[in-house]
Order: sequence, then structure tokens, then C-alpha cells
Amino acid sequence: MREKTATIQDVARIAGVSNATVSRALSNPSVVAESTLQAVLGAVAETGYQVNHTARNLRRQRAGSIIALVPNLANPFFAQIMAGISAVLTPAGYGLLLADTQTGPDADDRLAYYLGSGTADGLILFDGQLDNTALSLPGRPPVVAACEWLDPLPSVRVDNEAGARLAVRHLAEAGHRRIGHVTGPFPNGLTETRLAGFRAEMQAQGLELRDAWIYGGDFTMDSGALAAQAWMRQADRPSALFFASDEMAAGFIGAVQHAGLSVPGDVSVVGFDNIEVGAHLSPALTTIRQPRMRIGERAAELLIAMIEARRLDGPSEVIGVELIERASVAPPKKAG
Amino acid sequence: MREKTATIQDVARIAGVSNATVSRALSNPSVVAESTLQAVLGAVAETGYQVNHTARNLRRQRAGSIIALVPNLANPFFAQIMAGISAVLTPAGYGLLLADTQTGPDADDRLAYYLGSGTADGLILFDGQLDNTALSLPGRPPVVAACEWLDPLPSVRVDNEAGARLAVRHLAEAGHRRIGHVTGPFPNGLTETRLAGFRAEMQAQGLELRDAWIYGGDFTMDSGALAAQAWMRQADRPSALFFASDEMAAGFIGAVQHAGLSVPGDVSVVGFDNIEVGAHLSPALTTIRQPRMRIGERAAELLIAMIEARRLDGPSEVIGVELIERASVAPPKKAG
DNA sequence: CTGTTAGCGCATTCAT
DNA sequence: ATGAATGCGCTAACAG
Repeated sequence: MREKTATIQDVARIAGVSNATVSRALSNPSVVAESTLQAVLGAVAETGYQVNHTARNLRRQRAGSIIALVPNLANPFFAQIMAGISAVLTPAGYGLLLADTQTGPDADDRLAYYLGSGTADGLILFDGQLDNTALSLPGRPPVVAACEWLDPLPSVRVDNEAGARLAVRHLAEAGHRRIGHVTGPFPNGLTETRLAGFRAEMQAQGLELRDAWIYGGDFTMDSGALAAQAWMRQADRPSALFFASDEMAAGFIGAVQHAGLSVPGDVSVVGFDNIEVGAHLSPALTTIRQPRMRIGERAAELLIAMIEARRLDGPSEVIGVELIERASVAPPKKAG
Repeated sequence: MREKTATIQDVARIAGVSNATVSRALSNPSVVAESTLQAVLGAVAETGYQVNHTARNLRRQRAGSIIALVPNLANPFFAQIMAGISAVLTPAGYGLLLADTQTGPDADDRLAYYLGSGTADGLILFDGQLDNTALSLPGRPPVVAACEWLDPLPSVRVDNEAGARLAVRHLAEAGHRRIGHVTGPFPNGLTETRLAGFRAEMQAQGLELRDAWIYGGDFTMDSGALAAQAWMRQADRPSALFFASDEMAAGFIGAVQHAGLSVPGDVSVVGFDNIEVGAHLSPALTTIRQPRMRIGERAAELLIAMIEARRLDGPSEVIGVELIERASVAPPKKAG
């Protein structure tokens, strides 16, 4: 196998021109004569020639691809984001490489490796917990942080605080006064800003913040189910809950229903993300929509702009969120 | 930026040896003298040298990465599979490139492109609907089909027929005699084998196969909700349903509950895949487990073996499935 | 408009 | 055990 792929020399010979002319005809057709262009195209068709990207990249001093570094590839949350990235990378002529910061032994080392190895022309980073000293590595390629953020990096993210405030306001407007929150893991930028938004809006609404009504989670469904156990054990519990992720909200709803309680009859819930299953839950989940495909697209666009401008800095972008009202919120049984 | 990454020449100069020696010291340390090895390592540390993969790959006539070609990157189904692939590729020194057959204009062209362009040393194909003529392209790299299959290709897939039979048998053992099926899209290998398994086991159990109890879906939750509408409109309907995907089962359950009916009280359901949310639904979804991470791992292992053996053929693998009993199946209200 | 030439950075003969 | 030389396939000066 891999016997003999035609090279640019083969095409040149058959077309009766020099290899340089073939290269020009292919990458910048307007500078060659029409007749030679045809000859080259004919020879290309005849040989089935396709450029060798490795050689081209070596010559052009580029890698031809960008790499998305995610904390955990198995997390379905990233699927749509990858689709968005791919949708802008492919037409722009870049490949999309995927890597995981969890697989290897040391996540910081992996970042440093990808930054230094020249494997990629740029990097999209989805892990906010990495050590940013690697970013001062000289000659590193541009990086944009996505969803999360890391100090000197341009980022594309969603307005997490505003989303949290929207959620709390919606609950308050439905009449709830006893509102709790299930957080993501710590330390984590998303967790912290959503919690901050929760607190800010609770105060703005003049509602009481009780530590006992803040439940620690880690974004997973299992942790949502655990929060349900904690919530059900409380004698004095909130009538509504804002979850830092839809997954936790789904886990909570499942566990609460399993115990014979009702959503939103016994407790109202608002999630965050708008994962697909939310609309199909019963009750359908009220949530804060986060446009994941768009996050991916914008991150890729910003990164390409930086690569082409040959700059390590660039604009950041905060993408708006919106409340999706469905059926998991209802007025509390009695004003509390 | 990208000012001056050290090259092998720089290292050679500092270490006081030739570039060839540096190359050897790095890729085959046992052939150089201990003292020169130390000198080289010292120079590497001093310069922060990292090999240029593009140059190495050009010289070695390889791409250094494999590409996963999926029908739709946004589909979260692939997330765990990618994690499995990445977990074996990374230690083996291959990068994972991602591409989508839906984004571009013509999926068959994209396959042909990736096969001919030399962008990857091998390919994992998740789309069974492509035209296999591209596979006769001379000099193409090895390809393994995953989940789906395509004629001359080795494949890694799950025993779909056995899974369907397991599901039907479980329903029959619970006492159901009126069993329906919600299919995936056509044409599609998964849809067809699961349907075949459904039919085979229905016959084996001596149960009646009614066309009106076979509902067309497309694996999505929306199509499951649509199937629910169809099912609810029927006067004479099955008491249990086997779904070709968990997503459809989840969509169905949501729609049926929304209409005030109960699962498994009014209808029992079994899904296929074991997606994460299944365990957190209420009722928790009984399903056929498909070990996705493992599918990815095996596909990558088989592919690497083919690449290293320089062969286009290799073994296929069928991975077993198992029934996960949860709470969405109960005996029918009255024997049917 | 086109050909000649010179590397990109590395691994690998072939000598020594 | 090591060095010198070569070329992977391509693009980009530089001439003409």
C-alpha cells in the first residue's frame, strides 16, 4: 500500500512545465496562462495528484490544524461545540485535532507540550484549571479560551452571571422567596460566576441567602441526584432551586420523582445549558440557554483571526444567554 | 511570534555533535555513547528543543494522525467513543483529527478526499451510508468502520441483533405479547439489524408481528415523541415497545407522561445504547448497554495494528451487549 | 508568465 | 559510535 502517490514533479513532467508552475497553477491560478493552466489541470486529473500537506506545511512553516484541548472528551457537552469549531475550520483549510487534559498524567504538561511542539497553529482551551505559566513560553501559537477563561487569554464565553440572575429572577417572579442553588465543582470559573450571579440576584430581589440552601455538586446527573437526597432530608427547605447545569437538574428531578415528589408541584427547578434532553423531560426543563454551536464557531473564528494576524492577543467575546421557559417552574404552594 | 524554535541543528551545535547524532540520541538512545547522550540531553534542556513533527512526518512519509469521520459531530453519542479512541491514540503517538461528513457538500467526496490526501495514516469511519468505491483508491490508508460497516472494511461494532433479541425477550418474559418497535432511519445498517433482531425474537417467542406496531423514527428524541403521538392515537396498541435508541425512548416517555399516561403502567419501554440520562429518568430506562468507550478503543487498536502491519485488511470485532434492567418495564395490565 | 534554485527540519543511508 | 551528505514534497524568491 501507499505505493506511489503522484507528486508535483509527476504532474509537471506530464504537463510539460516546471514544478513551480504546477504549484502556482494550483494555488494561485490567476498568475498562469490559461493554456498552461489547462495543461496542468489535465495532468492533475490524469495522475490523481493531491498535494502532500505535510510537505506544504513544512515549507510554509505551519501545522495546518488547530487543537481543541478539553478536560474530558467523554463529556457530551462538547459535542455541539466541536461541531461549531469544525464548521468554521474546515472551510478555512484547518484540521481539527482533539486532545484531552485528563488522559495523560499531568494536564499542565500537556498544555505545555501542545504549545511547544508546533503540532498546531493555534489552540482552543476548554479547561480553566490549567497553569498559565505555560502561556509565557516563547514562540507559542495563539490560544483562545472557550467557556472558561485563563488569565492573559482572549476568551469566548457565555454571560454566566447574567444567566444565573435570569434564573433567579424568573423564580422570584413566579412567587418563590425560598430559593436554593446547586453549584458546580470548586475551583471552577463557571461554578463561581454562576454562584455569584445567584447571590447578586437574590440580594437584588431582597431574598434571604441561606448557606443550608446551597448544595455542592459537580455538574453531573449523579450529583444532582445527591442534591435531591440532601434537599429531601431538610425539614426547612427551599421551594425552588437553580442548578448550575441541566444535568444536575435532570438528576435531581429523577431522584425527587422516584421518591414520590413532584416537579414543579413540590419544588420548582431551573437548569443551565439547555441540553437536548431537557425539552423531553417530564416536566420539560426550564433553563438558561447557552448557544454551544455558536461558542465553537466564534472561538474558531477568533483563533483564525489571531493566527492570520500573527498575534497572541485578540478580542474576547461574551455571548448572551436566554431563559427558556418550559414546565419545571410553578408558583410555590404557599408563599414562603 | 513563532520567533525561533530551536532546531536539531541548534542542539547539535551546542552539544558539539552532528545533527545525525542528535536525531539518533533522541529516537534510539541505545546506539549512542552514554557521554554523548548526556551532552545531547543537556543541549535539549538548554534550548527547549522539541522535534518538529511536520518535518519528521515528511521524512518518515507518514501523517502522524488518524482521522475519525463521523456523520454529525454534534451528536453526543460519539463523545465517549472519541474518548476511547483518544485514549489509545495518544500513548501510541498519533493525533486524533475530527471530521464531519455532513458539513461539506458531498459526503462521498469527503471520504475520497481524506483517503487520498495523505492527511492521516488511517481512518475510522462512523458513517455506513458512504459509497465504498472510494475505498478502491490505490495507495489509500487503512480504514476501520466503527458502529456501522461498509463492505470490504474491518469493523468494530456491537451485536445489534442480539441486543434487539434481548430486549424483546425481556419484554416477553415480563408477560407482554403485544410488542411494538420504533425503528431508526432508513437506509441504515443499525436500523436494519435491530429491526431484524426484533422480528426474529418475536417469531421465536411466537408473538404476532403487526406492521401497525412498527413505528418509523430516526434515533432522535423528537422522533420518539412523534412515535408517542402515533401510539396514543391507536385504539389497538401494543403494551410494550422496543426502541432502536435510548433517545427515542426518552422522547417517547416524555411525550406519553405529558399526555397523562404512565410508564411502565400504561406501556413498558426498552431502549438501546444506555445513554447516561437513562438512569436518571423517571422511570429509569431499561435498555441495552453498548460499551461506547470500548468501541472507540478497539477501533483505534485495530487501526493502529493495520497501520503498523502496512495492511488494508484486518480482523473485525463484534462487541457484546447486555440488558440493563431498570424501571421502565412492568407486566402488562391484562394479558394481551 | 515561467524556470531554476534553494531550503523548510528531520531521519537515514553510507562512510569512517 | 559518529559525521557528511541526501532528499522527503513542496513553495517562494529570484531571474529571465
